[in-house]
Amino acid sequence: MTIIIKDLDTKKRLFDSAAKVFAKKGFDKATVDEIADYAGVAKGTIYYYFRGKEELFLFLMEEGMERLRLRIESKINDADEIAYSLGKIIDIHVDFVKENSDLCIILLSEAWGISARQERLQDMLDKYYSIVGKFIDAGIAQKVIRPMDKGVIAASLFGITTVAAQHFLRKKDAFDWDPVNSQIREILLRGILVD
Amino acid sequence: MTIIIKDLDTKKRLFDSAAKVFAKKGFDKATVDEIADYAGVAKGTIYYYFRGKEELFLFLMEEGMERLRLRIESKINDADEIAYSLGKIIDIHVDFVKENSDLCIILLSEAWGISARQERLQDMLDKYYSIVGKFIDAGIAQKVIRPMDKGVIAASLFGITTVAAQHFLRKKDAFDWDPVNSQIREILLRGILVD
Amino acid sequence: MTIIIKDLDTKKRLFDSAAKVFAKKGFDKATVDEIADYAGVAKGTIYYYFRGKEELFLFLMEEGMERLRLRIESKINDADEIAYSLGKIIDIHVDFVKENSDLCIILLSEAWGISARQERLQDMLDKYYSIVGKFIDAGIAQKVIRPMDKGVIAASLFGITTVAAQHFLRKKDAFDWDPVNSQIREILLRGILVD
Amino acid sequence: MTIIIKDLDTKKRLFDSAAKVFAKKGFDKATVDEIADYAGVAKGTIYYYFRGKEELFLFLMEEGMERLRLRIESKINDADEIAYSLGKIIDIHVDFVKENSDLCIILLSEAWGISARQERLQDMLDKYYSIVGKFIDAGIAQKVIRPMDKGVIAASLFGITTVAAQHFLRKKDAFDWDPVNSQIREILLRGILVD
DNA sequence: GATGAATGAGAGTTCATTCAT
DNA sequence: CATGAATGAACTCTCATTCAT
Repeated sequence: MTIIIKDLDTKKRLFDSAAKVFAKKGFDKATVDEIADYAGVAKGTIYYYFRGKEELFLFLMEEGMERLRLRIESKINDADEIAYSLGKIIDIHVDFVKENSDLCIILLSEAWGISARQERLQDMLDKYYSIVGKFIDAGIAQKVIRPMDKGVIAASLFGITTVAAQHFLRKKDAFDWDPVNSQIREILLRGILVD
Repeated sequence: MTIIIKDLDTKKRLFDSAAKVFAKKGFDKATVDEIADYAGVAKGTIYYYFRGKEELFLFLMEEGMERLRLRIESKINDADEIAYSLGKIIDIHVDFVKENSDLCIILLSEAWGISARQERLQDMLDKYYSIVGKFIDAGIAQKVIRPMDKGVIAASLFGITTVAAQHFLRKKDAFDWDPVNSQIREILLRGILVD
Repeated sequence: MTIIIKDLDTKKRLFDSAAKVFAKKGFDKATVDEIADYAGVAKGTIYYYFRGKEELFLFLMEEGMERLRLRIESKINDADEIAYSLGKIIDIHVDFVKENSDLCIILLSEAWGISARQERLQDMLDKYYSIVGKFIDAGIAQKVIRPMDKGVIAASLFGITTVAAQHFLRKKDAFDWDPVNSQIREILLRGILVD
Repeated sequence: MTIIIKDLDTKKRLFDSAAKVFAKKGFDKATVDEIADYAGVAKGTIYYYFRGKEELFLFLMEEGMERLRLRIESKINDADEIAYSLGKIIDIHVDFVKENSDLCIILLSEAWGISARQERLQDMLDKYYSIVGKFIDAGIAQKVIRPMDKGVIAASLFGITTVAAQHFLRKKDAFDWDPVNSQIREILLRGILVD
């Protein structure tokens, strides 16, 4: 029992530590040493749980994306109106960026480009797009959303929330998220919904 | 004379080579060796023209941002209507992403995070925001744009264009940019303009 | 009782596993993990039975050398003619290489060089030389073997059998050992016996 | 000019240093650090000249084998009698082991086993066998050598010279090589030539 | 008897940078 | 102007060993 707890403990500590360090430094500048230090374990321990730096990173990303997906799917009721659901998705998204800023910074900084790893990150983005895409399709079918390219809409949703949220995250001072949240929602909804 | 021409020549070659390699690999994974190879010069030559890898990179970024700024300022007439100008800015922006995808990929991948260099990139983003911000302020004053936080709008503009443009850039096949362009414009303008 | 049987069992499994892995990878490239995996025990178990990798290895080598020594001494009758005994030694030797190729590969690959462990392996070679040397001395005394340096003869015997046997072992296809065996014997005996 | 000399100088120093260290420690135990130290260059320099430790090692081996091949082919006159040529080959071989003991120790210690690199070393052994094999074929055709398997003879030649020479090399004290040389030759020639 | 999570010293390798030419 | 041999600090990863259970 204790073993399992310790095990989970170590992996959890590694997860948090990696998120922090990767977010602060980016994948390449982050060192395994620093991640280990921050987690309070020996360097070798990381290699006991993960095959290497790359795998630790990917694990982190997939885990994060999964959380976002789970949250969206659990909070959205298929019976709700599309317009309402879309507004809720935006809220969830902004909240997620707010709560998991480390993860989101990493995603933003590493998801572009075209190398091998990035393809796997692109896959995650695609998965995300497909989650959101479902609602967009429904919205268009119900003539709630104007007939536009699904990709443009999904990318806009992702781009506007993360970049804008990021923009405010940079300022150290606490500030009121509510107006940001509602403004982002307003821009997007007005932009895509039929009058 | 010849010397000057050769000089320009070499520096130009280095600029293009660096843009390609940085875009393909990202700052950290790109090596000075590869940039030199690609430019057809010896590694030492880079250090003749730039103080180091970092400076070459920053030179590239600033040059790129300057180009965007220049283009916006030269094509926008202060006498024009705000709504018209904003639409034009979006067009210019999308065109710029399309034409300078290398540069934009770098910007997207290196502009996030908080390390030393990134602060300098953030400064660039801020500079960009301020260019756009001028029009937004004017728009709000003229009650053409709804009263919103300037930052949210600027970030939305940047986020939506780059992420969406990027999204389509990933697909190898040529495709028609016009609808993408107009849809992005539509989303944004509807989102921020008063009815 | 059960405990003792399990004990023997585990040690025996470790012995076989170590022989396989050391032969396949050499001492340095072989990992304790792999040996444990192959034996179907946990890594820690090896340290329960042996002080470490080095000791496991030496145990293996000494065990192997002892087997060869035992076999030679048990099959050779001091009353026999020297020439006959030498021929028999060669046969035994070739058979041993054939039957214990794993062990011999290790011996061949680790016995050279001058590091600490290798000195212990050299001791084994010396012990082997002394076993064979007894017969060589006797042969020279009886004027059956031409008066030559004992070391040259013993090294020749060892070199010719192991290298030649090894040479044929490399070929995957089964082939007839008898002629190889007799040819090796012929070369050596003609080479060292008086006419 | 100076550059070329320095270049050759560095590579030559690396060659000698690598031979010494590999011979003393074996491939795995030898460290790149030690090789660099011994050569009086920085560790990175090795990677300027060779792709890695492995390549440095293979370069060493191939260079060594080539030297032996060259020496045999340059000193052997096809017009000479086979028996005489074979004797000479043995002499050359023993001399070579004597003069290049470092190289030979490495060859003996790394040529056995079955891993990837070893296959490349086996290729070298095969090349060597083919050089010697030419003379053995001729000898058998001329009925100077008794009709035996060519492989057995070549392996015997290689095994007996290297192992025996090695055996004496281990003793630090200088000693007279001539009798060793002639005894090895005698064993082999008597063993394979017709009466 | 046996386990396996955790360790940490030490290895091979990369690469931005320097400098004599 | 331009070179490229040489550097060395810093990095990722390996693995024999320990020890609490």
